[in-house]
Amino acid sequence: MDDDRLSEVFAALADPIRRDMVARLADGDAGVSELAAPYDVSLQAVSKHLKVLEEAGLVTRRREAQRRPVHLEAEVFDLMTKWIERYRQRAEERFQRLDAVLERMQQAQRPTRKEDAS
Amino acid sequence: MDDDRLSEVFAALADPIRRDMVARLADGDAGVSELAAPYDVSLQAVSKHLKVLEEAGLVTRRREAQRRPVHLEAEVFDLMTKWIERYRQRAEERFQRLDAVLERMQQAQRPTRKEDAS
DNA sequence: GGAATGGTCAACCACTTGGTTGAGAAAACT
DNA sequence: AGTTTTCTCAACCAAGTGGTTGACCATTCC
Repeated sequence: MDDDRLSEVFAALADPIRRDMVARLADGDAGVSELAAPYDVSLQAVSKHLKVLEEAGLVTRRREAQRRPVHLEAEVFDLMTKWIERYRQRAEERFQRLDAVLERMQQAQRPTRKEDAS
Repeated sequence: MDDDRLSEVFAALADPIRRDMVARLADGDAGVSELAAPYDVSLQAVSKHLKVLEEAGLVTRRREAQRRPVHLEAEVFDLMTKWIERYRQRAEERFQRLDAVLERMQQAQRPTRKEDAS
């Protein structure tokens, strides 16, 4: 499947700085030094982070005079959401089946008890 | 915020083996060697992977005779989903506002377009 | 053309990661 | 008490990650 891509995306978002950059890019495109400003690291480090995000498909970069504005690509988020939702739902279904079983067990037990202490 | 936790969770899911284990655990709890079976790595390696998942809060382990069944904790998924949805939505809203602006620009331009030729 | 602005490339370094093997702990089964 | 089953801990290793500094490229401004 798109297993590699998914690995790259998760890995990219595992870093707090990269996650924060994504968060800020959700409000609009930004240049590299603009993005770098809040963090206490070199511009080169930020450039590397952006490369990681780009290779994961989370952002794209264009040229605009000397600047290289960074743009967030929201579609990749869907890949994650799909993966997550798939397994969350399965886990929850299972949980609810278990819940139902427990409830049935309780109901089966209730008659044998005189007074339920709830 | 729960920034560290989020970093751990994303990092945990950045590995294909760990992601596959989570996928399988969505269908029900499993022991370590049972989980290890499909992969071409040592049992110890799998044990390490499970430690990573556990520290990220994605799974819990209990004792059951010699076995240590692993259980998927679905709640942590919500943390990710929330983060993702937050920024995806913001990015999409922005996209739609931009779309609206472009449309307005086009409409504003149409009447003046009599002798354009520039 | 030369300087200023904005960013990347390359080499290096400390630390982490995912894997290995070997030893050993914990519970159940004779 | 000894063996088997199931799993973890410890030490080690190669490769990867996030950071640094220094050199350099591309574009605009004077």
